[in-house]
Amino acid sequence: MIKTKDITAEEKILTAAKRVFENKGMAGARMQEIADEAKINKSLLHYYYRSKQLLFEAVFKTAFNKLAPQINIVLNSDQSICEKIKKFSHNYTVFMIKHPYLPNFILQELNRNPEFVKELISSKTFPSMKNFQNQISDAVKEGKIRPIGAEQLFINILALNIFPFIGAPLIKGFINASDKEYHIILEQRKTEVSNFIINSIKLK
Amino acid sequence: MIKTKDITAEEKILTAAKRVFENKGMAGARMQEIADEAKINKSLLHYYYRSKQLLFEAVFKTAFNKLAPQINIVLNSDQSICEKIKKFSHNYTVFMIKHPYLPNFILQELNRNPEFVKELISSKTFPSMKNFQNQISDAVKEGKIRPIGAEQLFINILALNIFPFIGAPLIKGFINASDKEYHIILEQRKTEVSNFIINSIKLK
DNA sequence: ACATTTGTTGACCATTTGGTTAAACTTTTT
DNA sequence: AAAAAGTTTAACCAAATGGTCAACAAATGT
Repeated sequence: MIKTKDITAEEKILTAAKRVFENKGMAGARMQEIADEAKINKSLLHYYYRSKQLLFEAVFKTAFNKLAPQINIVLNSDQSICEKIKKFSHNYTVFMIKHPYLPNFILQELNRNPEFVKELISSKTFPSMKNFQNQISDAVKEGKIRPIGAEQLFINILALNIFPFIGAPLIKGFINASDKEYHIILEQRKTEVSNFIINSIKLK
Repeated sequence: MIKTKDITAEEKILTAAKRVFENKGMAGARMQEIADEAKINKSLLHYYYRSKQLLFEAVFKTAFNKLAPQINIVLNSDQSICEKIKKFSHNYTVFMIKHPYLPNFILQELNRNPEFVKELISSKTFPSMKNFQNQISDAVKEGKIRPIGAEQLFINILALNIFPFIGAPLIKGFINASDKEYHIILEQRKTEVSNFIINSIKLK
C-alpha cells in the first residue's frame, strides 16, 4: 500500500519556505523559522536543499512558473484582443485574490536581483511578444482600435492587473478601506479592469 | 565664515542609508555597508541614529514624504479631472525616472509591515479622498465621463503610473528591452498614460 | 537476518551582525 | 587656557544565523 496521504518532508519544506519567503523575502527569512513552520529539524532543510540560496531558488521558480503561463494567454492565443484582455484580467484577478503575496514576492526579488530574469527567460519556453505585436498593429491598421504601441498596452494590462496586489497597503491607506472593503473592490476589478482597457483602446 | 560646503556626517549617513536601504531593503541592509558607503565609522551610525530600526524609519519617512504630496495633486486641487490626470502622470513619471527605486522600496516595506501605513496616515495631513470622490460622481452625473467608481479610477491612475517602475525587470524581460529601450518607453509614458486613462473615461 | 541506503535529529561551529564602551580628538564655552 | 560639550574611532561583545557532522532511526534490498 502506498501511503499517498502523508505529506513528505520535502513537500512540507517547500510549503513552509514559500510562506516564509513570501512574507519576509530572501534576506529577511530565517532557516530556523522555515524549519519550525514545517515542523522539522533545521538540518533537514540542508539535507534536501543544500543552502538557503538553493531553497529560495526552488521556491522562486515555482512561484514564477505559476505566473508566466497566465501572461502567455495575452501574448499567444487565437482569441481576439478583447477576449484576451477580458479573460486575462478575470483569471488573473481571481488567481491573485487567492495568492495575494505572489506578485510582491516575485517583483521584490526580481528588483533585488535583475540578472535573475535572464535565467528565467533563457530557460523555459518563455512567452514571446511577436504574436501580440502583430495582432495589435493589425488591429490598429484595420481601425479596430486606436493607435497604441503593443508594449505600452502590454504594460498597461499588467499594471492594472498586478498593481492592486502589490500596492494594497498603500491603496488601503489612501482610500481608507478595511480588508473587507478592499476585497470587494478587488472583486469588482475582475470585470472593471477589462472594461477600462477596452474602453480606452476601442474606436467608437 | 560658515562652511556650508562640507556635508555633515549626519547628512552623509542619510544619503548612504537611503542608497543601501533602497537596494537591499531593511532586512538585507547592513550597518557596516552603510558606514562604508558614507565613509565613516560604524559607531557614528549609532551615535546619530540609535539603532538600525530608527535609521531605517528616518530614511523611509523621508522617502514617503516625497511621494504623498504628489498624490495629493490628484486628490485635492481645483483643476479639472483631465488636467489633474495629465499633470499627475507627467510629473510623477518625470520624478520617478529620476528616483526609480523609490516605489519599490516603499511598497516593499509597506507590505512587510502594513501597520506602518496607519502611522503615516495618522501623522501628517494625509491626503483625503473626499474631494476626489465628489468630483468624480459630479462628472458622472453631468455626463462628462462614463460611470466609474472614484476608488477604481484612483487605483488605475496609481497602477499605470507606478507599476512601470516596480515591474521594470519583469517587463524588460517580457518585451525584451534593453535599459535604453525601456527608458524610451518610460519617456513615452509621460503622455501615453494620461491619454490612456482619459480615453477610457471620457464620453464621446 | 543482515547490510545498505535513505531520512532525521541534536550538538556544535565559524562568521556575521547590531550594538556598546571607553578613549581620543575637535570644537565651543567660560 | 582650561573645562565642557560634541564628534569620531578602534576594540570589543553577545546574539543570531547559515551550515556541518556524527550518531541514530527507518526503510529497502538481498
